[in-house]
Amino acid sequence: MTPPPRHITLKDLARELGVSTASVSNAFNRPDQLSPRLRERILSEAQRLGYQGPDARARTLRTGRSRIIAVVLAETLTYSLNDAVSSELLAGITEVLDDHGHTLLLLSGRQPGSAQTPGTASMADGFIVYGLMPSVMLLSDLPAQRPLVAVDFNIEGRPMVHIDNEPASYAIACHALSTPPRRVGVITLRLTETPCNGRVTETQPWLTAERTITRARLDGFYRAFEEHGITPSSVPVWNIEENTHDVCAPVIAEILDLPDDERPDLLLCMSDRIALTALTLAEQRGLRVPEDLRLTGFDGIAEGQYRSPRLTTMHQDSVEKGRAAARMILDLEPHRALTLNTELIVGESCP
Amino acid sequence: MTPPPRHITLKDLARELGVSTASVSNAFNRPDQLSPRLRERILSEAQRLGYQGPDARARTLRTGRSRIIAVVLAETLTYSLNDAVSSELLAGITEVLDDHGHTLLLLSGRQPGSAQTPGTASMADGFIVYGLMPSVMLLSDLPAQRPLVAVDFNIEGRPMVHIDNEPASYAIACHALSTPPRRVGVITLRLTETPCNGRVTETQPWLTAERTITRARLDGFYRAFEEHGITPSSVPVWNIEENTHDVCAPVIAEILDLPDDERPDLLLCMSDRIALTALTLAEQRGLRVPEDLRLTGFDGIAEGQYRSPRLTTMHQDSVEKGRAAARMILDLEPHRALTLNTELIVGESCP
DNA sequence: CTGAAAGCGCTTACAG
DNA sequence: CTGAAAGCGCTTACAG
Repeated sequence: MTPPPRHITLKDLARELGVSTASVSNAFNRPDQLSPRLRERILSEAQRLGYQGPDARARTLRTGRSRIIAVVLAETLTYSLNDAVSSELLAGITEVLDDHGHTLLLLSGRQPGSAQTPGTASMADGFIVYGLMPSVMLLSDLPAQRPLVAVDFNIEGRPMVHIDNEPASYAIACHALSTPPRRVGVITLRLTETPCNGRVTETQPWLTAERTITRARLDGFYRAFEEHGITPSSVPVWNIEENTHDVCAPVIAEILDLPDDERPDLLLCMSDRIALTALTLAEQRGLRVPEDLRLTGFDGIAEGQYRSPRLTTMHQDSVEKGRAAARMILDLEPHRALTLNTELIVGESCP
Repeated sequence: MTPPPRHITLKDLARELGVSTASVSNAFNRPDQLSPRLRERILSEAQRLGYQGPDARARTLRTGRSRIIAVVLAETLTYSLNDAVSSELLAGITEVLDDHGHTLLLLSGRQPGSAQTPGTASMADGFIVYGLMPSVMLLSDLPAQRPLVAVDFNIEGRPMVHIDNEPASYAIACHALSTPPRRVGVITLRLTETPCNGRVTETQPWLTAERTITRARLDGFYRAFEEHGITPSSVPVWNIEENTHDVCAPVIAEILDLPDDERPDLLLCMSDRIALTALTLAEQRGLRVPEDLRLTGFDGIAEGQYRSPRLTTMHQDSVEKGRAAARMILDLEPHRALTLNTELIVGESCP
C-alpha cells in the first residue's frame, strides 16, 4: 500500500475509478452530462477518498470566474466594520451575494497594506466601490474590464447607487427651522481640503462636490436657511474628521461648553453618530434635549431610535443600497444610476 | 494594426518585448532576479500597454497561495456585520491581515447560499472560525489540510483564542451581589436546546458546555450565587435567541412589566446588547437605574460606555482576539490555546 | 543575468 | 453517454 497522497486531485480520482477527468468534473458540476449510476459511483468514491470537490483555485483560472465580489471601502476596514452605516451596506451586499452563491472579499482603499498587494484585487469578478477613494488605492489599479458599481459617488460611465443629498438635507433643515432657533449651528463631515477637527474658518478651502457628499448636504441646509431668513454665512460650521465617538467628542464638547449666549440651541449634524455623541455629551452637562438644545442627525441608524429621546433624522436605507449595488454587479438588475428614497424620522431630539 | 487584445497577459507582454515570460514575472515579483535596466523596460512597457501585473487567479493556482484568509462566522453575515462584538473581532483580524498583505473573505456557516457553493472556501489559505457551527456548514466541508484557528470554542487539535468565561462571569456577579439584591434575574443567550425566547422553565433541556459558552457563564453566576447564600435554582432565567434589540425587547418588556413584587431589581445579562436594551426599556417605563433596577452586561462594547448611565460590564478585547487569531493563521505566533484577559468595568448601571 | 519548458488542477468544446 | 486533449495565466527550478 502506498501512503495516501497529501492532496487528492480530480485527476487522481479519475485514475482511481478508471474514468476520464471530464466525467468526474461533470459529476460535480453538470449532473445531466452523465448517467446517474456513474455519477453515484464517482461521488461515493470521492467521499471515501476524502476528495472535497473541484478546487476553487483551478476552477477560477479555467472558467475565469471566481464567484468572489470585492467591496472596496474608502475608509479603513476597521472604521467601516464598526460604523453602522457601512455595516448595513455590507449586510445588504452579502445578503444578495449569498443568495446567488457569491462571496464577499473586503478591500480597503486606505489601508497601507493594500498597496503592497494590488494583485489580490484581480481575484474578484466585480467591484463595489463605496465612497471616494483617497490617495492610496487608485481606481485605475482595479482591472478595467470587470464590472464596477459605485455607491454614494459618481464614476464616469459606471453604474451608481446613491441618494439625493441636497433635497434630503433641505427637508430635514426645513423641519428643524419650522421652530425658529435662537442660534443654529452645523456639524459637517470631511468638508475641508486639509484636515480640520473643529470650527471651520472662512479661509479654509472646501472640497468640491465631486470629492465629498458633504457639499451637497450643506447646499440643502443653506437653501433652507435662506428660505427661513437666515444668512448662511452667519451660521457657524464645525467639521469632524472621522465619524466616530472619539473624534467627534472634543469638537462637540467645545460647542456645548460655549457661553450660554453663544451656544447654538439647534445643531444640524451630518450623521447620527455625531448627533448621538452630542446627545450624550449634552446629557452629561445637564442640558435638556430638546428644551435647551435641539439636534438632528442623518442616516437613521438603529442606535438613534432604540433610545430616548429618539433622534430626529433623515433615514437612508443603507441595506437596500447594498442590495441594489450587489444586484447590479451580478447583472440581476440593469446598470444605471439608481437614486434611493430617504425618509424624515421625527424623534424627540427635534420635534 | 491589429486591435488591442481584450485582455493582455504576461505572455503577450513578453512577446511584445522579446523577452521570456520568466523575466516579466521576475520584474513584478523578484526585482533581484534581473537587471534594473531590463526591469525598468518591462515595467514601463507594461504600463504603456495597460498590463496591471500578474493575474491573481493564475498566480494562486501556480503557487498554491491566494493570500486570502476566510473567516467563517457561526451567525449570519447580516447579524455579524451589525453586531459590535463580531465587528470588533473582524476589525482585529483585518488589521493583521492587511499589515501582511492578506485579504479577508467572509463566509457564513448559517446562510442558505453557502451550502450551494462549498467550493469557494477552497480559495482561502486558512480559516478563522468564530463560534460554533450550526447545521448548515459542517467544519468537515473545509479543506482539512489548511490551517484553521477557532475563536471562542474548541476544535480538537486546533489552535484557539478565547476567554475564561466562568471566572469572568463569577467576578461580575460577585461585584453585583456585593450589594444584596431583593430579587436577582439572569438573562442568557442561546441556552436551551430548542429555541426559547423568554422565561426558561425547568423542563427545557440545556445545550452542553461544548455547544455554548452560555453554560460556562451561567456556571460562574451560580458559583457567585451560592457564595452569597442564593440558591441558583431559585433565580429566574430568561433566554434570548438572538443578540439584537428586536429579539431582546419583548423578553425584556415581559420582565420589566412584572408586578413590583416579582420584578428583579438586579439583572445579570450575558451581553451588553441585552443590558442596553433593558436600560432603554427601563428608562421608557420611568424605572430608575440603578435605584430601581441594577444591570450588568458582558463584552464591554463602546456603545455601553458612551452614554449615561454607563454600563457595568465585563470587558473582553474582541479586537485583540481577532488580531491573535490572525497572527496564528499567518504563523506569526505559535499555534496554541490562547486565553485573553477580561476586565471588570464598573459603570453607573450597577455601582 | 536570461530563457525554454513543465505543470499547478481544473473545464470544455469536440469526437466517438 | 463517455473520453482524449487543449489550455486558462502564471511561477519556478533548471540549464545556459
